[in-house]
Amino acid sequence: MTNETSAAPTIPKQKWIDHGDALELLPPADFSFDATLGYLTRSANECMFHTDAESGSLYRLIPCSDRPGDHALVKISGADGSILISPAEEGTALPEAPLARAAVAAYVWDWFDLSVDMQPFYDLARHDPLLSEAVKRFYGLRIVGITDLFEALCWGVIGQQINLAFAYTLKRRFVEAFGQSVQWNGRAYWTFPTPEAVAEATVDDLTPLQLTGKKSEYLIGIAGLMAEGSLSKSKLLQNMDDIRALEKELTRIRGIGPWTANYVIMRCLKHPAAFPIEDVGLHNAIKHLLRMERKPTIEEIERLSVDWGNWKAYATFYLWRVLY
DNA sequence: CTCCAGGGTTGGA
DNA sequence: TCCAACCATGGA
Repeated sequence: MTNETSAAPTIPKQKWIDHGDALELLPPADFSFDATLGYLTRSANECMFHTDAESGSLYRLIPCSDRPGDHALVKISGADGSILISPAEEGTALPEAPLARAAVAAYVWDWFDLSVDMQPFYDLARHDPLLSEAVKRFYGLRIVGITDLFEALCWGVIGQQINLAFAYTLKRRFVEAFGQSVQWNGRAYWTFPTPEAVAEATVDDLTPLQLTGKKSEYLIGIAGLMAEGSLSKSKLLQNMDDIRALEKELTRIRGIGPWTANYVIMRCLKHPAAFPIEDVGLHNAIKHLLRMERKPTIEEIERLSVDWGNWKAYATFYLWRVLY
């Protein structure tokens, strides 16, 4: 049985095969599972999934529907040009409901951004002084998404103005305080906290995690907006034709500035023109690649990126990968 | 001890 | 619109 679904007319179809005991995704030929796994393995303190370099596979809880607690613990591995999704525990079964299986397949498809035709990006990057080395090194890597909007927003806020190592520590404490977990094989697998759970918290609940008072307020405020329904991924996705409008809508929210807005538009909404131009990591990558004595100015980055067009998000992601 | 970190808000020119 | 001051805390 071959399943083909499409979320929007402009988005190429998802291609996957249901083998019963496993789902097999058929990504574009230039997709590299190893490059993706390499990216996902970069932080040892990541709490939302587990990578196993030895077996070349990846384990995480994946939602099967919108209902909290409805999820499957799966193993994801690369297999000769395709991606295999199977139960984490051998001998057990994937969810039976066709909708649940489709949801799992769609989640991974979106997570790895498999609908994008990368050829135009590679064509332009090959001759770009900043990008040529990065696309050679990480060929086949796509923007690894943060599918859940609340998770993307929280991760953006948490990561503001602190180093990445500490940011991962804070995220772990936040998830362990407000998320749900499943134990398997001596390890906990977590779902990201729901907006409802965080909206009920107070600043005094968050500051013991070493989140600052401001960040605690931001996280609770964002959780409230999402819990009441005034902020949702489906609503934002209706504005995909106007990235400026998206940016404006997000930056109206307390705690979300231009950097966080573009970060979320890039990692969650997957708009290809998202560009967190103020990002320190981007600055450091450019400084490194051009062997500069100082970090580039915004104006210099604007000049360097004039030809990136609708590929600014991909350019940023590949440049980050050079240093992180 | 100093400097920096995948920024944001606030208040003033 | 643009800038400085302030926020606050771990890592190197």
